[in-house]
Amino acid sequence: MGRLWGVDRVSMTVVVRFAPSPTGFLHIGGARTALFNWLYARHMGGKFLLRIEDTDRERSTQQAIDAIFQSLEWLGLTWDAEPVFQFARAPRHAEVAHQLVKEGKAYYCYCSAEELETMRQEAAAKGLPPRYNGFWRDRDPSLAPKGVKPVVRFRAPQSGTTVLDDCVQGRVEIPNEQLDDMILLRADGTPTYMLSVVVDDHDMGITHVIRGDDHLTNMFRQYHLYKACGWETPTFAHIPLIHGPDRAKLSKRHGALGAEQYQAMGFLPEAMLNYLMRLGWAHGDDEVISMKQATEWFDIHDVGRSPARFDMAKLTHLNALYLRQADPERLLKDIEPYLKQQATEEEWGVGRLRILKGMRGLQERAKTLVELREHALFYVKRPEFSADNADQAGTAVFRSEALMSLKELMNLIEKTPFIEPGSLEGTLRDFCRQTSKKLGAFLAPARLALTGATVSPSLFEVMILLGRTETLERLALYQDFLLSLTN
RNA sequence: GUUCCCAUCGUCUAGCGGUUAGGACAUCGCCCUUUCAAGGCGGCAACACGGGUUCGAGUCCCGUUGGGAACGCCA
Repeated sequence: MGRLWGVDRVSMTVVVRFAPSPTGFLHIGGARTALFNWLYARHMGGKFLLRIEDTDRERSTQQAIDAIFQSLEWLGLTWDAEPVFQFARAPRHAEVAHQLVKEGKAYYCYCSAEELETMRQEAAAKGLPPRYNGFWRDRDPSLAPKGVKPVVRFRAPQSGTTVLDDCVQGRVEIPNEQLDDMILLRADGTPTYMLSVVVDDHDMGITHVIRGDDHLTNMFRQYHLYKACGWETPTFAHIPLIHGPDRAKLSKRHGALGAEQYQAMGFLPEAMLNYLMRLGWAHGDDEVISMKQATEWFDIHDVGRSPARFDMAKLTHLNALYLRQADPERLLKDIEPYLKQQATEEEWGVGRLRILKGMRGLQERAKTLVELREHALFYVKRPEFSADNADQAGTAVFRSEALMSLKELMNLIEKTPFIEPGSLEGTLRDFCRQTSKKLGAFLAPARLALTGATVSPSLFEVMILLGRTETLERLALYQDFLLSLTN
């Protein structure tokens, strides 16, 4: 009785896993695979497990393991049991392989790397898929060359077809000639991926294998391995890969960055998750979807089969949206380390409070946390002026007008109490009306003076938060700067 | 080369035999506005091609083209 067509799915508790190999950071495709697994587990009230596939001792690093944990935690993709480290289970894998040999379902193969290479070339020359030709499959082991350590190969079916149902791909059929006798145990006795996955998925009680569709053909190999072991096959779901701008599988070449790098670029985890879940999956016209909502809606069967391309612009848009809605205190915490580092303790003392109060004005102008913290900097420390900065220095005409504006503005401020925001704004508007000046033009130099930039939150708000004294000081400072340029 | 998968605006997608082919991002206008954003309104923009099936096809079938993936003592 195969679970694939099982009778008992309703009462079955779903157990899924995310199984990255720690040979690098958690890249964006991996993050989405983890997300889909997580969502499906939560949706079904099942378990989401984590397995580190560290059997490649050469390439696995502790650093990568840490990065994967860190990224999953950042995204909030929490797992439900202690992670399984695959390498630690190698003895168990070997045990299974030897059992298969004993049962005649696997055999020793003594071919050298050169011989295999020749086989592949011969096969290719005949228009066949390059693979092992089963040289030792039925050969008498007594003919084995002396001193050669054999590998253990799986005795795969050589004819007929294998038909499997996949939650995403549907019914897929493959001729068994495509399946060669894969290696289960290397010459040094260590298990290969193909064996380890099957044994671990079985031992961990995995019910649904959700992974990238680059594993689709592995499903067929693994299926026969399950059968040979006499184990129930899990349900498979092969989700399409994320592609780069050139339509090829996303890789480092495309600047496929690790989740941690997106974090460093100032993306919010909720934006990342929202973006990722919409790659290959949709719920009608909904675009902004919370994890709570997604958990309710998500079904692995609704995932599409065509690959998606990664689009930074849309991610950025989503990020800006979540940034605008975020709680100011939380955002402050996010940007605090950077700001603190930029300022003295005193500056930070006053700046912190200004930013907290002015966060609303700040956050609706920033697309990322990096932008946010840069835009917030002027609340902490005075802008520095430089003659090289064309924006700040302006043309001669701008400078003479700016000096007049600054002077008038300082006069007005001296006369205006800063008690309530409206009073200052009212005074300035009245003044502009009476002198038929345009408020925007009138305020432009002040924006430079107070923030050092041509873009900032509402100047009325900025002035209130900076306070009368600081405002006047900054205006005077900029005035001096302009005068120094004029002379 | 062999096998498998895919194909709706530039991008992500909705569509599950009858739609003016919808939404979102991007882009371009206009409005709002102290700047910039945000927001509002609008524009541009897609069913790869060819055959069938059907009264009727983006939707079903076949083929073509194009793209992708897999073919390791990597995972």
